[in-house]
Amino acid sequence: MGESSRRASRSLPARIAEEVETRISSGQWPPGSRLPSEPALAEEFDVSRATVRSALRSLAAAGVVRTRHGNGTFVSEHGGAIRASLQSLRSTSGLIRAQGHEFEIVYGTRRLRAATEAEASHLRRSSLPAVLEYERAFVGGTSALAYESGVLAADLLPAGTDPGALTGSIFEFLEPLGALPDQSVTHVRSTYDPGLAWGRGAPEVPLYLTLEQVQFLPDGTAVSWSTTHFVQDHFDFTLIRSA
Amino acid sequence: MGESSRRASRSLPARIAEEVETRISSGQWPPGSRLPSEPALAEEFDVSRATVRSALRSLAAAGVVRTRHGNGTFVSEHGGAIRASLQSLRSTSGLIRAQGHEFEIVYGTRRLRAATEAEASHLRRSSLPAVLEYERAFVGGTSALAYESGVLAADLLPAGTDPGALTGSIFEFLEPLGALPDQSVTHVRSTYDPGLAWGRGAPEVPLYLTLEQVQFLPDGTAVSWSTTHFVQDHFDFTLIRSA
DNA sequence: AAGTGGTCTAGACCACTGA
DNA sequence: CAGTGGTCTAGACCACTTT
Repeated sequence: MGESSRRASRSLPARIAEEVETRISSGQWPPGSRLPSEPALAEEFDVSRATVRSALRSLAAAGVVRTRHGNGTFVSEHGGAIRASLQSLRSTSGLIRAQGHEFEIVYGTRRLRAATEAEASHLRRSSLPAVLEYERAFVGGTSALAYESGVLAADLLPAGTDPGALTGSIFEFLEPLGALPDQSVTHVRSTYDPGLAWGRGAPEVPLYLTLEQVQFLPDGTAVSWSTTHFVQDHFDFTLIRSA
Repeated sequence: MGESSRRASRSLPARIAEEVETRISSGQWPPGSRLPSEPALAEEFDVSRATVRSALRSLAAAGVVRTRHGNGTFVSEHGGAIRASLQSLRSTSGLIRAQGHEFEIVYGTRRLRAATEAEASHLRRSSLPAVLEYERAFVGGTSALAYESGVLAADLLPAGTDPGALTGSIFEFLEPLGALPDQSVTHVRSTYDPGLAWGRGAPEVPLYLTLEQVQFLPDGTAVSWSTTHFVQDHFDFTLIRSA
């Protein structure tokens, strides 16, 4: 039961999923083992079975557990490589960090300029006066990890924004503006281009996994259009599919 | 088994999602428009609101619709490119067909042989006597679309299976054996290899998007380990992310 | 204030698995 | 057979957006 009003910023299923995941990664519930039944979990966490099922559903979609009808819910044998799943793609910085890389962001171009028609179209604007164009490299140690170029819709930025204020992650740049994307559409392809690298640490083989991404605000406005080239062999991107 | 109605095998939410999608693609509910409210849909389809929400949740995950708290549910502006989403990845044949290609499957190698240690490991077997190894190309018109090589765990095949019986899609090969996978783990990378193509229609530029995939049965058994190289520029793979 | 989607509950019944 | 997950309902209340 709800008891009194406890401020719960995150949802009940999310918190239960986290607790289950903690027990799994702590080794309390090792890979291959069977979880307590749904009614048992519901009783332990003092929630309804529907809430437990919602938590387990998200864990199954993430590949952490596996349910078998009439049999039980089991910890996946391959929970390790799941962290950097493409499905959980948010920011480029987050994606690279999830792969276990230490890195530094080096910016090239940063400037406000008029938008092209292609940019207005990708950003779903009938008319768009300006964009903030940027170019940056993610460098880990002495070798480049990824190159990214993109544009931010300038109509979402306060008038007189200094492009030079874009120094770290774009996430951190947008957050104080209340312009955090919550949805994205990504196209995946491969790229082989010796002319793409710049700055220090260019890869020996110019082979990349390329993600082209448009990000959207909760109200459906497009925020950014970016293309990120991930240097091959530095990343292992995973996709999980459950029927 | 066989009772009165074995017909309604698909779930209520799945059928409602399909009906909603039909109305969207028919133009009855055009991109950007607002759907009827959840209570209204629940009444029309004569189901509970929870069932409607389940249907809308799957459509939102697929990028077909977009929900806005306190405002409504809207048809996405980018519903077109969603069909061949990587999230709905099932069979290679299905994935290529979803991209709108006509193709023919040309088999190279097909044989039963002892499994290597790496294969047993990828197929999660402590011991595995044999695998069915295959190699095939997907050819559309005069140009190759994709190359795939892989192994099927032979312990799932009837004794004395003829490897030559593998002619079309692997899906169709496995289905009568009751060995249809319902989960997969996929690794995504890019490949540049002039020596990879074979047969007719080899691409001019040997650049591929590569999906390495392990597929699992509902009971958790691994069925196959395969690597598919999709010729760049013939495919547009999409990923949708919703917070 | 009214209407929307978001969350959660309690319970019913079905379908499958394994002993 | 008992126990498991799978499906669905009816309803309550919350949080958000628009009028």
